[in-house]
Amino acid sequence: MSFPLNPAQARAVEHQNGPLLILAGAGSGKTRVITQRIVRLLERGIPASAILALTFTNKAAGEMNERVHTILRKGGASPKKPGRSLDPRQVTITTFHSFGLGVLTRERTAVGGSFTIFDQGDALGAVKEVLRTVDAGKPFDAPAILARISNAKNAFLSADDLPDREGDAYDEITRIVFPRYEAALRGFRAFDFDDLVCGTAKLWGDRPDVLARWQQRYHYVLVDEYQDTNRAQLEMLRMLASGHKNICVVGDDDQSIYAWRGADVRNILEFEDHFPGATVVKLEQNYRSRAPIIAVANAVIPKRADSRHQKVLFTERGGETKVRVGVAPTPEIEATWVARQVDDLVRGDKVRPSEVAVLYRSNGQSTALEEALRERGINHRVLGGQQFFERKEVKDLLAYVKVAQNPNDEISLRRIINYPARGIGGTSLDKLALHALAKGWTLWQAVERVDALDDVPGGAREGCKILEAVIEDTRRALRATGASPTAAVRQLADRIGLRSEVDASSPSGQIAARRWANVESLLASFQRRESRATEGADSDWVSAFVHALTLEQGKDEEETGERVTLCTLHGSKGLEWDHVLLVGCEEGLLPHSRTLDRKATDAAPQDIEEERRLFYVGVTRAKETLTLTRAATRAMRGKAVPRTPSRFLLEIPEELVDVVGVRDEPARTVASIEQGAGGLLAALEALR
DNA sequence: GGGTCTCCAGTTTTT
DNA sequence: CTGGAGACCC
Repeated sequence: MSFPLNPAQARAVEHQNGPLLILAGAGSGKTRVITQRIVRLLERGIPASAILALTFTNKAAGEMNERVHTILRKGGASPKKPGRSLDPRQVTITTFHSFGLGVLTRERTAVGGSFTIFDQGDALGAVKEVLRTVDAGKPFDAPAILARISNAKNAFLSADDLPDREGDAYDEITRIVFPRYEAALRGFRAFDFDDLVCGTAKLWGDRPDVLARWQQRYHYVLVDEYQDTNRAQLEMLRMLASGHKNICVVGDDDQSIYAWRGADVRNILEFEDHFPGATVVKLEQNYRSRAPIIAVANAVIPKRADSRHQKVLFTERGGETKVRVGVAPTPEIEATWVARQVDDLVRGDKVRPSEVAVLYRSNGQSTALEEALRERGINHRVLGGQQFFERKEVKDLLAYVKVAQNPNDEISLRRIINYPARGIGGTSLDKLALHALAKGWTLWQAVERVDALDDVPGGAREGCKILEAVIEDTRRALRATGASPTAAVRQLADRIGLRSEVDASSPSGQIAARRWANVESLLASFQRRESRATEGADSDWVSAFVHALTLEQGKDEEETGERVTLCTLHGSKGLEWDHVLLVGCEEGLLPHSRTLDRKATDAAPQDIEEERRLFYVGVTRAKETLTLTRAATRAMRGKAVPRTPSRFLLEIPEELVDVVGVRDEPARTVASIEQGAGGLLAALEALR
């Protein structure tokens, strides 16, 4: 990647002051431009501490950090006198949420003191808690309500601004639950993930003096994946940049695939209205993909400019290998065929497995693929998925720490109040909660004062005493000067018998061992953090550390060894591979039926366009070859149902693709299956 | 308080 | 066909 910057890239890098919108097509060197821009600012003498770069994921932030430091290490760019302010480590490159957390932590006196962070599970617990106090009339799906609450917060709306569609039961219940949920979180002294962003925006909006501090700190703001920002993030950025106006955003509206979780593509479409006088740079040269892949990508994205920034990707990377399209009788055969294709690529070290990916729309599709790859003995890893359960033991232990630090955190308290079982069952818990409500106590106060509650049974009473002692001792041990917090947490784990709890809850010793290893690795990271802590200076690193752990859900996925990647289309954004196979190109899957079903009611055309962009994202992940497959039938609720090809597949001009035959390819048969035999028939089948 | 049974739904997900 | 949630029973 030591090519010189192309003219557009150079313009983006050299632009110094005023708003800048970089429209970065897929594979156009976006990350390179953003990192070079940071380096260029440093070269010009901008203090590192005045630069803020915001991303969405920890991974993206980590990579950007890495790349900035690599460039600076290689010299050339490094300033002559690396004074403190020019030390590149002073550049803030972080996620929106982690930045918001930093602001709220530093300004905690303005937001009512220290607090706990609720992850999605905690937030869901809070919604369920609120639902219990509401006479809903019928059972409601708590995650659906939480999703609406989250969307409202992301859109920077209050309860009064919520949609109130006639006859929509969820609109109605959300209007009731939302304010109560907010009140509950305030009572728990907790912020959910959304609060980290919109709470920061609200704080800045309410307190010009606080905002001024942050405006003075950061003079240059950069934002990655701008098409994924939501309204609350826009408000935050607007306020931060309202003085110096040095805001540079990078994104691609054609890759906007997160509207369903609050991203507002209007942010990137209307950037020039939000930040008047903006300079716009388009990066349209693709350095990633061969020409036939770019041709397909351009065929998939409509040329209309009315609802998007007009961009047309081009490449100088030629290539003859057309994009392949295939149809299999069933998803299982599709999977075995895909496994065979992957095998052909990686066998004999022609292609490294890490340069191959199989992409799909929904997680459920991974099972057939995993099985087929396993049968062929192909090393693979599944990105994303649900590693939720494996971390339960970690969350349980952390919940104790959280309660020790913030006894108001009722959701964590409920999580551990009877874990391990100590005689405080549902009935007793209800009694405690009821007393708390009647007397205006917190649930924790009810536990502490259980002696004053005569209708709580003796067993539960004992349990409360035990829990109180554990929490009190932990709190004391964590706060003791000179003592080791890590030792305190380890002692806590011993005392509650977490090891035997983990052993008992796992059917196999192997699983138990892995779960315990999770606990050990938590303790190990505590230890690492502790040895970094300097005397006195940051004696309260524990709560900051627990916050950080909450924001790093499932970070522990190791990138060990050479493996083929399986992941969803959403999960593939920002990644690239030499060889990409995209399976399940069917109506109902891509676009997804849940999107199609909404046609009658909501804003359906936009939803389908988002599915189109999802397809586009998948296509543009490929560098060398791309294969698109679908199944002709699929088992739905046990029955085989005929499937029609994805509309996006049908929109690709026939001359841009090679139709290939897809056959059942059992791994055991060392088959000499002639490719393309019967190709004519398959050709007709595949496109129609 | 914990285990079993039945019924219903079945996208995408980071923080 | 599966898995999760809630009801129900011991």
